[in-house]
Amino acid sequence: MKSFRLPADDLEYAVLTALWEFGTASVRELHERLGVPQGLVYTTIAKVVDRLREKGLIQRQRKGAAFQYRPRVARETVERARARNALTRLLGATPRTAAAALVEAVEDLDPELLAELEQAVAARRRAKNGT
Amino acid sequence: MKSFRLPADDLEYAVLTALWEFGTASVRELHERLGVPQGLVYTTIAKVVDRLREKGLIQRQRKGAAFQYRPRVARETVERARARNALTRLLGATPRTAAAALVEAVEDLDPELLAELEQAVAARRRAKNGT
DNA sequence: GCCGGCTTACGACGCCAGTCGTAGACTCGG
DNA sequence: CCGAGTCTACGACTGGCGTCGTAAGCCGGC
Repeated sequence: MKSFRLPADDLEYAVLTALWEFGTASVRELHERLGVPQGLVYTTIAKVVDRLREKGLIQRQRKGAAFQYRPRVARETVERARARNALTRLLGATPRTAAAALVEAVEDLDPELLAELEQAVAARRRAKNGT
Repeated sequence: MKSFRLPADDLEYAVLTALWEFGTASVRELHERLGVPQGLVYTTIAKVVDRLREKGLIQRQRKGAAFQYRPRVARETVERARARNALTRLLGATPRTAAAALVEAVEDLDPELLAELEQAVAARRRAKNGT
């Protein structure tokens, strides 16, 4: 698996996410979707898209006047890396303590997620103990 | 609760963590603990300590030739904020999908943590369902 | 009281992401 | 084929953090 710089921050990641959803999109479309609502100028999005491309996270292809962009990496791959990364930083110093903070945060942000988390954990444990 | 800039990155956070452990420490001690092992110069740590102080995360008091630093915020407070922050970014775009990635990452990084996570989740749910 | 040495203060640089502005490149319609 | 308009390329600035180096400050010992 080729390594890739993982998207460090929000806007970049948002753009990438939008691309995963669109499958394929032009800067214009991405701007409509993300820039406009946030009051960001067209070129701002263009720049981000550009950097994303520099990082090899997306590719493009000319389509008439503009380019059509599409992801080069699977969403799962990046998400996994992001989760791992975030977690590493979180747990780095205080594994135990952090677990509590984590769960607390989960509940706080999205109570429903707690159930899913529980299920995911259970499933994982089952698979592990399994056969 | 007073708001405070939360420590964005690793070194700063490491220093803060060390302070939580030491309770009180001089730049020298922090450097011995964190700088030396990582090959960081004394002033690097000093600078970080300084910025931490600018942010109001730690306070100091003269003690002989040097200053003695100590945290101004509870570890739990900061950890909670960090977890929340990390989680927000993670979940922002893809709540569901991210949960899976999260659990996966947990298991991957520290299998034992999975059990704790499960317990924490269970405890949380119990508390919620009440009595 | 004075000096040496340890501390701190602070400025500087690299790097990355966010955010724009501008100028040059290219496409498409007439 | 040419002009208008869109798109991209790129440079610039800001702010935060990591990382040093240097200069200035202060304390304690002699």
